[in-house]
Amino acid sequence: MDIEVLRRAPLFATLGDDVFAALTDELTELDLPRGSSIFREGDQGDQLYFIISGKIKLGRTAQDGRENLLAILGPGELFGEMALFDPSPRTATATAVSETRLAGLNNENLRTLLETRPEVSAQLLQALARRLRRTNESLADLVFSDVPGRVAKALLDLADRFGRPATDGILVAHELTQEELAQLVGASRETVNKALAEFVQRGWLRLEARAVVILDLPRLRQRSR
Amino acid sequence: MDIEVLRRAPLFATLGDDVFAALTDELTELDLPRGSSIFREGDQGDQLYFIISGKIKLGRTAQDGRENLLAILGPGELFGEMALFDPSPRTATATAVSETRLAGLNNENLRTLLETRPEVSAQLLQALARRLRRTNESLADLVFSDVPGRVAKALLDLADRFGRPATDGILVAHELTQEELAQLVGASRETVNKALAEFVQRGWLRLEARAVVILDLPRLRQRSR
DNA sequence: CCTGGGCGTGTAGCGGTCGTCACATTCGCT
DNA sequence: AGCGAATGTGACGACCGCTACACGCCCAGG
Repeated sequence: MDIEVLRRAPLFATLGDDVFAALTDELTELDLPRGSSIFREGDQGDQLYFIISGKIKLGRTAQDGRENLLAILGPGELFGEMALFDPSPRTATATAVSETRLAGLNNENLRTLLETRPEVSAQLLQALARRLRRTNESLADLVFSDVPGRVAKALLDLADRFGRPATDGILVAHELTQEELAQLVGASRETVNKALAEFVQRGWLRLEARAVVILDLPRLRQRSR
Repeated sequence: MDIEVLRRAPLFATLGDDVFAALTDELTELDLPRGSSIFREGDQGDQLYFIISGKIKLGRTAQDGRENLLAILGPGELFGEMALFDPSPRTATATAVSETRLAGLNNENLRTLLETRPEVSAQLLQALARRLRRTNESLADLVFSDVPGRVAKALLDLADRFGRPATDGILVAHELTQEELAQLVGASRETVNKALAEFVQRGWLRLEARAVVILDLPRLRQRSR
């Protein structure tokens, strides 16, 4: 298992090498192809997951079948923790957006870690607080911004987390279909497509297969406010 | 200070009487009239607050001055904790919706409590997880429900938490103006007013000053789905 | 006491944004 | 080469924000 990513994850960074080594023995490795899901809404869950490589999406399904995405998570991030602290069924479905490698930690092992290592709870509290902040941010965006604004914001966020410099801009290999991007910003696929087309037409973006290249970062930032 | 509410709060329920007594010495009491704010967006904060009595609203202001509310919190609930775990300025403004009594706990005292009492971190993690769940729920509502649906949901939620049985229904003394209710559901005051008027006209509600009486709970539930 | 002004509430019309439907086109994989 | 999925684009209509205004209530101050 490639433990480098985990070693650097904030949750474990403070642990001594011995404790960390013991912990990695408790982790379950998991490999997933694109599209397969780790857990679904309503499942009983007792595992928390770390992303070693790849990306996963957390989504919810309304009773009429429409979906919306809560977050896209990448390497070093964790998910599935809520079912542990607040025992009730999972409220979201986790699905691999690309080929993904995960490490799972079960409730029991986490509890003993938390009891012996107060700094780990502090890190978990911080991780949850950060997620709550992000979610509150999305909430405000839904109320205040129009669809193009939210698309711009989403692209900038994805660029921050997954972007790599390219010859003529920032390559954001988000690996999402426009349908998924639409679910992420809470809009229809068609409206998102039109927003993207407008950005391209203005020379702010170039579209590639499941990726975009940001050509004019400042203008895109401007549009996202 | 009326410590009964605090004693029963999940965060402290597991503590021994001696530890709890020592803790209450560290708490700062705070009384606020309607409309005054405890902290504002951008402030540096190192306090966490418990509501002893009254209600507070957590809100954000967009750069153009428009506001939206993240939550209405009542007795026994806590807020302001995010700035402690994830050190950065406050991202919301906390304002008293009615006359309110608070107990404040500062960062330092909380840290020592967390280190000596692992079960307190567990409770805090649970509280945060619950809040995150609620926020995710609101996010989905914004995407999937129309304004009347969100108003119905908000009223039902307020009824759950603050409702008291009355002769002809459930009295929900939410103490919010329609403007505040609108900010809570992410809509304009006018649209919320029309939604309320429609509910009244159908015989599901009766309006009172800063309160509603729910007359037909099942129908309102139906409308909120 | 009664009067004016501010605040909260009720309601209507206008226009813009965006969801839905419908269809063409292109991409990517077998 | 061919088929399904993903993307591009237009038309239409609904929802809802915005503007505008009227009304009732409470309280301060003449």
